[in-house]
Amino acid sequence: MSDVKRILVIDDEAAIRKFLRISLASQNYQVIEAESGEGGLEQAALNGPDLVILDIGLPDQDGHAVLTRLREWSPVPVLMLSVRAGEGEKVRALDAGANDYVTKPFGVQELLARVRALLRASPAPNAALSAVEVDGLRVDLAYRQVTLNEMPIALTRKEYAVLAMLAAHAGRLVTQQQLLREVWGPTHVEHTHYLRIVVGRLRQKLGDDPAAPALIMTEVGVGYRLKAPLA
Amino acid sequence: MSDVKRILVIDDEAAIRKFLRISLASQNYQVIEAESGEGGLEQAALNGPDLVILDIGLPDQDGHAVLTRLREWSPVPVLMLSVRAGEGEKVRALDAGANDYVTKPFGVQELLARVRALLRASPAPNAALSAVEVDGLRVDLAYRQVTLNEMPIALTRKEYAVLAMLAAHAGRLVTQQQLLREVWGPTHVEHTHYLRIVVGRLRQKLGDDPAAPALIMTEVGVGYRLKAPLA
DNA sequence: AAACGCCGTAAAGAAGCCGTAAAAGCTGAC
DNA sequence: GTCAGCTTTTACGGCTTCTTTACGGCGTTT
Repeated sequence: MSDVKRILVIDDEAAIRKFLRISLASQNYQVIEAESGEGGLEQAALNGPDLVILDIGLPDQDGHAVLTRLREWSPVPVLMLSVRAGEGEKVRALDAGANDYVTKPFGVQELLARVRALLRASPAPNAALSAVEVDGLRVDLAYRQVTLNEMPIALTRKEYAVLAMLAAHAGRLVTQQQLLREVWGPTHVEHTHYLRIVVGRLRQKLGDDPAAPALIMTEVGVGYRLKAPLA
Repeated sequence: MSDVKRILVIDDEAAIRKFLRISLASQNYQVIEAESGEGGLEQAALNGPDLVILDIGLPDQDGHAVLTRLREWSPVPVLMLSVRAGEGEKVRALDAGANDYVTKPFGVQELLARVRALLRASPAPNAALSAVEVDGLRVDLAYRQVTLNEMPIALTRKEYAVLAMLAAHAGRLVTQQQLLREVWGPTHVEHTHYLRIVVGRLRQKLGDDPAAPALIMTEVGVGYRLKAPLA
């Protein structure tokens, strides 16, 4: 779940690509490039970018065609780029599914601001599973709230972090290293005692019998596993 | 759930309003009008439009101020309108939360196309609540007013900003970082003391017992959470 | 059987965090 | 320019959480 945004630039002119690459990279975006419509569609499919900047004039096919084909399967925001300023042109592009339209020459600052606006408007594409429910236990990742039979359970930071990680991979095994790296940081990967203490308290708070755990199962020498939800 | 989109036009010039009204109505949009910033915010709160067209130059207050206040509680797409074409101006507006920016004079067709693009991009428009009510506490985001059992409560700017953010995410946990970044700016993310002081005063003014808070719950080391409304 | 590795529990000390109060600094209104 | 109100700074007591340390049980290995 990285929060660095990926932007796909589709343009045949190397100068423009370089210009955009430098401008965007300076804002900590990860830039993917393509110099043809076909290549652009391929990159879009492969990389799943958060935003596409698409030039109208392309050697192999018209930018409109690329946009149309992209829109057949992807809702990713698209910013169109063009030298032509004709109004009909803009209308065509916007109605074909573009989210914004900028005519060259344009100011860098404005372009970057429009990029920010488009990224802001598009919600997280990865609508991760926001709540997990097993038996009476409910882990609500969006609300950061844990309830047991509708009763809220108070958890400390580490307790919640561990439980949330187990819940995010409910049913699957999570290794001690994964848990320690995620919750305590990469420098504490060997302190497996911490884990035992936190898991102990979790089981206590969740009413889980350590001798025969029904919720948090321990895989000796490897890690822990939260009971799988009923699918 | 009617599928005719409501568009709110905020502009003081009657000529422009008429022009927009006719243009938009011809496309089967329902047009709501306001000629001042205050009136616009009120209409936005009352009608929950699907799109807002906002002129920068308004008699009572700057368009930026209106946008900022609107963005405190509503994610509705906003198209800014202006005679000024300065790039800095556009950047400011877009970064303040505008989704598009068109400079007068503009072509109708292009404007309509941009309207279509904005409406298309936002599938779930009315996720905005202009007011939140929990127990006796009522936070009116649109009017910037807080009442406790019908009695108005006087809050300072920071106090209101913090409470508004909690109310906008009522029931969900808001981290200290989110609050600090939003209210004090990105440079003060570490000054968690500020938060404690403001929250302390809020609880005092709202009659919330800090030892056993019923309204503003603290999640130690993480953030705060306003009690969830009864759904 | 003894030794070892791993797990779980308990308790105490350390560290960090929360809430309050009050003083100092700043800002906008008049 | 003054003043009031708001914000930031500073200081401190109390509490929660985390870390450390110690110990006993269970299963496997030697």
